Amino acid sequence: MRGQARSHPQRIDDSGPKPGSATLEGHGDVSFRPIRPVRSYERIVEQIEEAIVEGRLRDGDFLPSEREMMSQFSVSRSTVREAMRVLESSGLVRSRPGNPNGAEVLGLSTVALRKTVDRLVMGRRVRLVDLIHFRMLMESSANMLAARLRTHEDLVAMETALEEMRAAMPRGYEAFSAADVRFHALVAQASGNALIQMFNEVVHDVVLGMIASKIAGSQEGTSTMELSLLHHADVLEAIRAKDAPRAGRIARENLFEYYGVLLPPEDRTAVRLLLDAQALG
Amino acid sequence: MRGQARSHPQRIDDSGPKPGSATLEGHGDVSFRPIRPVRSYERIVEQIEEAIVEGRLRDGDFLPSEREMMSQFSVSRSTVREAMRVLESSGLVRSRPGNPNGAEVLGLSTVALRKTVDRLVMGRRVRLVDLIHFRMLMESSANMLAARLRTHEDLVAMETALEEMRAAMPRGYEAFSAADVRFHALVAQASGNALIQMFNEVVHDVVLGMIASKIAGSQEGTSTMELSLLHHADVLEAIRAKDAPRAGRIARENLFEYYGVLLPPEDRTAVRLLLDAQALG
DNA sequence: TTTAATTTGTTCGTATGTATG
DNA sequence: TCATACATACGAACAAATTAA
Repeated sequence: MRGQARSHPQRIDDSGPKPGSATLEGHGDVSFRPIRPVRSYERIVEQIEEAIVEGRLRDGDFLPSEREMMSQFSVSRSTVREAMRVLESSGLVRSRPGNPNGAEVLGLSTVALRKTVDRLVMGRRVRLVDLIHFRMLMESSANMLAARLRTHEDLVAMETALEEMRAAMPRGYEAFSAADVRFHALVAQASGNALIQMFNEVVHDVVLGMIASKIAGSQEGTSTMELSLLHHADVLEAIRAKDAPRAGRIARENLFEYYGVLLPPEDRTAVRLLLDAQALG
Repeated sequence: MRGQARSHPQRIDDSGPKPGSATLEGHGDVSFRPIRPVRSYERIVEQIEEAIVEGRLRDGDFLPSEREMMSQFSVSRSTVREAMRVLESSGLVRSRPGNPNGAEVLGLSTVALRKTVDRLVMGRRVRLVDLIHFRMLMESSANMLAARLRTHEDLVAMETALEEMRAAMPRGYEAFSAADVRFHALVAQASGNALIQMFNEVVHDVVLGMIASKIAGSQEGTSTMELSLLHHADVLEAIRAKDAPRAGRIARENLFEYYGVLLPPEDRTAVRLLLDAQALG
C-alpha cells in the first residue's frame, strides 16, 4: 500500500487566455494558440508569486510548512518542493532546514536580474565597456531627473547621506561603500524612476564583482574614498542648483575616472566620446 | 529495504571563496564570512549552468535523461528534478514528458529578465512612464552609437530590413512587427552594445504586454504601420549620415509619438521634457 | 543544558500519461 | 499497433538542523 498514485491531475487544459494575439470571433474565423502543458508546481508558483506581488505576502512573512502546503494545494511534497526551488531561485523566498516557521518571504528583489546579467558577462556576451557605458546612461539620467524633480526633503536627506559617507571613511571601505549606496538610492528616489534605479544597481554590483575577480582590492584606498567624496559633493551641488546637464555630465565623468583605467585603450577612447555634450541630440 | 538514505552528502562545507570582501591574512587578523549551506540541487544547477555559459552545451543540445543524470551526479531523482525546475525557470532548459532525448538546452535568454520586470510592473513598483522613459534612453543611445560606428555592411542590412518591413505591411501587423524587430536588432548590433539591446528588448516586450492587456489591438492599424515605416526610414537616414544627435532625437520622438497618448497627462508632460537636446549635459 | 518535536534536505519505490520508433 | 523510454506525480522513510520546552 505505497507508491500508488490515486489521482493524477496533470496535463491541465487551462492555460489561461493570454492577451496579445489570436482573436476568436464567431464560428467561421477562429484561430487557436498552441497549448503549453502547465505543470502542477507552476500553478503553485503562480499563486505564491501573485500573493507576493500583490502584497498579501510581505517581506518577513512566512509560508506554511511544506507538509501543510502539500495538503492545502493537495499535491505531493515533491511538487511543493519544486515550486519552492523556483521561488527561491527568483529570490522571492528563502527556506532553511529545521525552520518551524516555514520558508521566509523576501519580497521583490533583483537577485534574478543579477544572475542573468552575471551569466551574460560570464558568457562573454557583454563586456566591461558595455556595462560602464550602460551605467553612464543610467546614472546621468538619474542625476538629471533628480536635479529637475528634487524636493527640499530630498536635498536634506542627500546632505545627511553625504555626511554619513564622510563619517564612515575612517571605518574602512566597507562602511564607506554602504553609505555610498544609500546616497545613490536617495538620488534614484528623487529621480522618481524605479526601473533606472534597479538596473543601475544591478549593473553596479556586476561591475564590482567583475573587477573584484580581476584586480583584488583595486579601489579600497583612502585616496579613492576622498576622491569619491568630492565627486558626490559635486553631484549634490548640481542637484541643489537644479543644473540638470551638469548633474548628468558629472556622473559620466566620475564613472569614466573610476573605471576608465580598467578598459582596454580602444574601449576607453570609445567611452570618452560619450562624456561630451552631444551624447544626446 | 526502502526509503533508506544511504549517504547524505548534504551540508557541504565548501561554499567557494567568493572574492569581493574579507581578506584573511596571517593569524591575528582574520575575518570570516557567513556560510550558506549549499544544497545538492544547487551544485547540479551550477555545473549545467556553467556548461551552457561556457558554450560546452549549446542551443539545441540535449541533456542526459533524468535517470542518467541521477547516476552521473549520484543523487536521487528528486534532486535532479529540483535542479531542472530551476534551470527551466531561468529559461536555460526545457523538458517535455516522453522526450527520449532528455531536456533541451535553450542557451542564454532573457526570459528570466522579463519575468522580473513583469513582476515589478505587476507590483506597481514600476509604471508605464518609467518603462517608456527607459526605452527612450536605450533606443536613442543605440541609435547614436550605431550612427557613429555603423559599417557599410550594417547599412546594407538595415536597408534590406526596411524593405522587408515595407513588404510585410500587407501581410498584417504580426509580420510587420517581426520585420520591425529585425531592424532594431540590426541597429543594436551596429551599436555594439549587447546589454543595451537586451534591456531594450525586454522592456519593449513588457510594454507591449502592458498595453495589450489594457487596450486590445490599439496599434494594429495600417496607418500605424505606415507611420512606423516613415520613422524607421528617418532613423536609417540619420544613421547613414552619421548624424548621431539626430538619430538619437528621432528615437525619442518616435517613442513619444507612439506611447505618449497612453500616459496620464502629467507623465506625458514629464516625458516631453526628455525629448529636447539637453537630455544629457 | 538537555531533550523532544517539528521541519527541511534527501533518497527510494511506484504508478501513470506521453512521445518516439 | 505496440514496446520502450521518458517526464510527471505520488507516497514513505530517514538524516540533519532548528526551535522551544
